[in-house]
Amino acid sequence: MIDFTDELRLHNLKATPQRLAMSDAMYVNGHINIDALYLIMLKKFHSISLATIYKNINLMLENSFIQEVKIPQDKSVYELSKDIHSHLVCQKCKEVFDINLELETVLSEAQQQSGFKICKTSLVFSGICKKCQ
Amino acid sequence: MIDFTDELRLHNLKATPQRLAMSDAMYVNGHINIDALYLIMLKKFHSISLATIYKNINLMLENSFIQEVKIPQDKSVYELSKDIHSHLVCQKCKEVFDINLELETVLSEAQQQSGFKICKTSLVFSGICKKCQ
DNA sequence: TTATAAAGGATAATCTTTATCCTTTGTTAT
DNA sequence: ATAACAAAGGATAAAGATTATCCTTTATAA
Repeated sequence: MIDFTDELRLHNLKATPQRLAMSDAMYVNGHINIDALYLIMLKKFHSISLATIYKNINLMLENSFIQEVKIPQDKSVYELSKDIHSHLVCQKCKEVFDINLELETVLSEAQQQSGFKICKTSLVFSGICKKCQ
Repeated sequence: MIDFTDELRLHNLKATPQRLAMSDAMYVNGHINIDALYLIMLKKFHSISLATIYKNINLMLENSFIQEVKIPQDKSVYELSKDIHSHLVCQKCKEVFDINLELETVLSEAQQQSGFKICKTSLVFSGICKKCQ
C-alpha cells in the first residue's frame, strides 16, 4: 500500500486516514465510481459517512489531485491525476482503461475549424474489451 | 417551425404536441439541458410536468431519436440524432458546438493498442469560443 | 368513429448530492 | 513533545434530481 501523504500535501490537502484510503482505492482500482468507493471505504472505516466521500471527492477535484471521467450512459468515475490521456470503457464489464493517443493533429484541426482556444480534450471510446469479446 | 411528426413516428414515438415542441426546441437550440428545456416548454404548455420532460427524454434516448452529450464539469445536454460528430464546449458562454473531425486514424490506433472492439467515440473539447476570446 | 394503448399531469417516492452542526484530529509553531 | 487552531469527520437534515404511481386525456389504427 503506497503512502500518498506527501502527494496529498502537495495538493494542499491534509493527509487524513480517510483520504489516504481513498487515494489508495483509486490507485489500486484505477477508476472508481462513488458507490464502489463508498463500499471499499466502509470496510476500513466502519462508520464513515457518505458525506465524507463526497466532500473529499470535491476537494480533491478542486485541488486537481484527482480527475472526473464522464462515462456515456453510466456514472462518472474518478482517477488520480496523471499525464494527459484518453479512455476506453467496456460496455460489458464496465471497466475503464487508460490509453495514450496522439491527438495533436485532431486538436489543431478542431481549433482551426472552430476558432476555439482549446484547453482540454476529453475522449472516451466505448466498446468491448479484449477479455469480454 | 419544422414538423417532426414523421421523424418521431419513424422512431416509434407518438407525435404529441409536447414531443413536437421538445423536438423543435432541440432543433432550434442545437443542444439543450433539462432545465433550459423545461423553461422553454413551460412557455408553450403552462402546466407541463417536469416528469413529462424526463419521461420523453428517456424514451427519445431509448429510441435513438436524440443523443445525450456529457459535458465536463457541467450538466448533460441533448441533441437530435444526426451523423456522427464531435463537440466543442465554451467554458465561458457554455455554448456547445458540433464539429466534424476525421478520427479514423485515432480510432484504429486505439483499437490496435487496446484490443477493444470500439463501437462509439465520444470526443468533447473544452475551451473558449471565437466570440468569447 | 371507436377502442385501446400510450402519454400527460399531479404528486409522491426515491435516489443523489450538499449543507449544518458539533466533535475529533492533523498540522504548525512553540 | 505540546498546545492552538483551522480543518476534517460523522450524523443527519435539507436540497436537488430523477423516477414511479395513479388517474385522466389523447394519438393512432382498425
